[in-house]
Amino acid sequence: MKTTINKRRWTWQREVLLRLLREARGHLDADELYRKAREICPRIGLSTVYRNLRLFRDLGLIKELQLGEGHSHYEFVREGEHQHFLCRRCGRVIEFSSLSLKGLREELELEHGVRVEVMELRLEGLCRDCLKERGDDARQGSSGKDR
Amino acid sequence: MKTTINKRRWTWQREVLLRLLREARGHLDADELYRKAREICPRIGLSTVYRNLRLFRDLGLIKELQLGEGHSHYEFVREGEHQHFLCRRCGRVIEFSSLSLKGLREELELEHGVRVEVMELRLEGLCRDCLKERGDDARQGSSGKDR
DNA sequence: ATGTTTGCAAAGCTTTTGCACCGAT
DNA sequence: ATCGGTGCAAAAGCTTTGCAAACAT
Repeated sequence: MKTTINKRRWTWQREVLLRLLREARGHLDADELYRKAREICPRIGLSTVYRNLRLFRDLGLIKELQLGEGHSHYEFVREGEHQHFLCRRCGRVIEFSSLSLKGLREELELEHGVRVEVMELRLEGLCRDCLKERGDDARQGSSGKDR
Repeated sequence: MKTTINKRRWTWQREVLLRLLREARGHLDADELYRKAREICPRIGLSTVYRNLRLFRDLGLIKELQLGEGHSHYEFVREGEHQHFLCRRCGRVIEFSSLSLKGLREELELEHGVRVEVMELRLEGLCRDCLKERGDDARQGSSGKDR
């Protein structure tokens, strides 16, 4: 099924990286993964992390997310597909899944004749807590967190 | 309404950049915008482009897109909100809008108590033409365009 | 034995920042 | 005359690449 799984060696660096990704409760960025991996094999290189993140992504084992911090985050792909909501104020990421999204996919495939393989919904706004905390003076403008 | 619009000077660099963004048929990246801008004012600096892209984004005049090329694309915000489908094979970007998405927004706000301010749906897959061209041997794997 | 994968260091890219000068108000 | 904006160059991230050594097969 996978076109390029042949001639691939299963090193224990890959073992470690994939395990860390699988065991992470949410998503990791390359550097977080690198630091975690170094606790297990201190001599691992950052390039190995990046090379394997790319490999895992191409194999469909992980998903690459743009959470708007200027670098990628990665997440192990599990059965239940879910999406991400990023709070602009506190930076919290809320994961959620939606049924409407599945319908949307079919709608698109029918209407535009395409095949959808990756579907990522990126949402930004204010989470429940920040909404409450801000109260009625809630304005967005450019005054929020700097980024 | 906008919190930081005061003390803001309207330079003709901003005039040019915003006009180019408005007149672009689709989305531009920083470098494309920079090159276009230099045709008009050759002494403009790349940092001016970036600074103003950020400004325009914070003002809500443009939207920043992650199309998965390792850098951002920017798009003038018009009334009809639309989303992007990226073909993995030919790199074409198809814009579409969907009604289901509006419903999804309300669903989320009710269900999770958040306020959604930005909503970006990133889709990848195969476009109609590439589907046809590939025919039945269509397999994804990691053999596609290199990136 | 073979050829893929690794670690290291260096390079590559996109984006940001410091600073003196410029220019809009 | 202010003081925000610009251009330049340099820096800062994140990510990729070249290469010789290491290792899985």
